[in-house]
Amino acid sequence: MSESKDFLRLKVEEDLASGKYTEVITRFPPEPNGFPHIGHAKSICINFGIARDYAGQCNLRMDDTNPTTEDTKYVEALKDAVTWLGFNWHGKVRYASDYFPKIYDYAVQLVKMGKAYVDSLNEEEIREYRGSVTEAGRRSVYANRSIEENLDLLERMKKGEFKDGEHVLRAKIDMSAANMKMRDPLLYRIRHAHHFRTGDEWCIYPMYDFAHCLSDYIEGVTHSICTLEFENNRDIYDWVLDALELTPPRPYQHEFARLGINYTVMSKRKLLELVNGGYVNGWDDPRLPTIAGYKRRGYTPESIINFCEQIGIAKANSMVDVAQLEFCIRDDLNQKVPRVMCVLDPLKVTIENYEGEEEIEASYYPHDVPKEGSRKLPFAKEIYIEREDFMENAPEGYYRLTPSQPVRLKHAYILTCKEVIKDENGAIVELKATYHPDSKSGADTSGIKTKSAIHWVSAKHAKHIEVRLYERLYKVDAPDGLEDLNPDSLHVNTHALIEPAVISEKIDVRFQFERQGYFYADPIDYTDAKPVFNKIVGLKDSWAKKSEAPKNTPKVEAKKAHIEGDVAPMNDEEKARFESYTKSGLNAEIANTLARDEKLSSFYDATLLHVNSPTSIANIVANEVARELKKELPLHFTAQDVAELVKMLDEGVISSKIAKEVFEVMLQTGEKPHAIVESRGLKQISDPAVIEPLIDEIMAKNPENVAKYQAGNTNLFGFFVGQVLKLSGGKANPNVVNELISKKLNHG
RNA sequence: UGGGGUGUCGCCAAGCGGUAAGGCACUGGUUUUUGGUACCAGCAUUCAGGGGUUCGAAUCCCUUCACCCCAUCCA
Repeated sequence: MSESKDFLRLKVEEDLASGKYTEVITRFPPEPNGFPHIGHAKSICINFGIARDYAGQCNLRMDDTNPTTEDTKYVEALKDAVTWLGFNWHGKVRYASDYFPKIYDYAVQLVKMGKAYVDSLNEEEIREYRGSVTEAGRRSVYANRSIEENLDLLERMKKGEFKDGEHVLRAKIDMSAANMKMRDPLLYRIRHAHHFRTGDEWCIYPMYDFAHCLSDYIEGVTHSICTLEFENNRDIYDWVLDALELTPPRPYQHEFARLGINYTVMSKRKLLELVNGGYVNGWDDPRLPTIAGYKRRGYTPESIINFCEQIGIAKANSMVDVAQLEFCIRDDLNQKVPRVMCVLDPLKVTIENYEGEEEIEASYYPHDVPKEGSRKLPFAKEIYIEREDFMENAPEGYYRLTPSQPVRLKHAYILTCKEVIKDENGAIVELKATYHPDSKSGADTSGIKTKSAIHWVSAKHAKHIEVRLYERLYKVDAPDGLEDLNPDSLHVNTHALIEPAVISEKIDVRFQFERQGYFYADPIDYTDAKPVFNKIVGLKDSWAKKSEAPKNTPKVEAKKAHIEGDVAPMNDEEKARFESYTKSGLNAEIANTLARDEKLSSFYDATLLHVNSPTSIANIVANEVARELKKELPLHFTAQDVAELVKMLDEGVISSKIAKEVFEVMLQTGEKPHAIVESRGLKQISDPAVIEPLIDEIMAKNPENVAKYQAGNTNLFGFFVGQVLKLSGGKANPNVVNELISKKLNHG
């Protein structure tokens, strides 16, 4: 199966192919009022990705229409994010505020056209007048102001003659619109506030719904891609551009589902709360799903982009498993990063039969990573191993060091435990061990088989580092508020010991600490005196899974019982129709469908006048015609046309498959059924002598499917029927085809 | 309750009347001086439920249910 395209790309291709646009222009339009998170990364990948794929351009535009929440520091963060991800915006960074003069002119024009008015209701009244989802709103008395008065007021609003909230400019649309957004939406509000770019030049600011579509238009954007919650706003988007009667081409809005990831939050409000409340250490806290956070943690842009590609683009609200993101960063780093040894929880081991010290040449990369490079690993009498790599009473399946089980020291020798030393509390404080001189890595003649190799560092040569270990920020998969925060999301380990080359050679900033995970030299806090590493992500650990998970709570959620709701009762008229339909032999379902729909039933009645074939007509009307009627577009066919089609169907001139094809053509061209059948030679073929060779041909072409079918895969039956039908140009009588195929497949 | 959307494996997601793609997760096995990686195998007789149309339905029709968005002078 080839790669499938998402619905946005499909739409772009369609628009390019139809000539609607000659080039594609997209834009990434964030509001600079917070740090971008991985949801923005998804949007960035979509907008810049589409522009790249279709040789178009993508603009970076700050949607800075609300001076009270926006700031230039967020602009920088946004630019950083796009750049870090590896995208280049077209030309300069754009700002909606650049277009304020033009947008104001458009507002004046709308007023002149009588399509916008200055309202002087207060905020509370406006809310009240808007009505509710079930009740229509009422229009303000101020909507009757003359164009001259509106023009005057708007100009004085702009000049700053009024206080905040005294007036607003509204579109004159429909206060009883079912879409609440269309109830005379606000276009401009007065805000005597300092804007981070335009300063005090303006005291009225356009609302999102007015500024956004116009900004898109001004930039020549073709596809204005946003998230699902703006679906209702699309009507305003279209209204504004239509009302202004702008010269084409104009942009169209398309919506996709925003990204959700479990165990974290993505809303700006909640992120801001975490940062401002000190629950995390700034916007770039590695536990945050912000781009800055991932960057600080050590994620690569490649891994984030790959993640965005993997999760796809669709319209279903979804919550992606963090495991998918973790897979992406592991997958990326596995091929790139040097392996080194670091002991996080040291247990001292004294090798009693080793004296002096030596340096072991050790490759930075495992055999399956095609990269070159090695470092010198000091080895001596005293080493540290990971505390959890030794067990005095090990369970079945434990591969590491025990009093009776030797283990290989990675890159070095095999070690056998001789004595366990404990403190007064019984805690293990040290191991006495011996090494096998003839077991050196690469030159092992000892013949000893070990079950695993563990990491270690030389006590004398190891360096102290700080390691910051991160757990998920929230303890529940769908966190709501601060109460869901994981209190143990950050562990600072200051007693970790690392092999010296990492500090002295610094061949990279990201490493795999063998058997533990991927780590990143913190770009801010790392100093030579005090090296600091962030844990990016752990390695997969199938041993931990096996040993620690003693049957996770099965939590087999019983499937919720499906409750069948009541069907709306029929009124008397519908009941009468239903009765008469069932009496004439229609099945209850079809009779029900027709009876409940005035338009359908009258179409059915009209068709019946031309040909007396109730069942066939009813089926085609209740199914095919119903679909067309739903579209609320003018019909290109009449009851008589349908009657003609039914007659051919009843007489066996055409099969039901052909009937659908003919109906399709009727829809498109308005041709008469007979003419369609004649001109395309669609008469059904029922002669076995004609059909049989077709079947033979298909069977000969697909021997493995024949074998599979005969081995029991009866699903394949449909495949053969489909192929034969296709080969016959859709004309073979399906009943005959079925019969013949069945005979050949089962007895041939 | 009006309007707008969405329901395909544990999580994403293709599919557009003719063999239910793919990724993550999971489960076995092989390789391995990382319990990593890589490789092999397994993992939806069924597409939210119920009907209908059709030789054939995840796809078309009817209907029910569930979830999300909309009543900021936010975006």
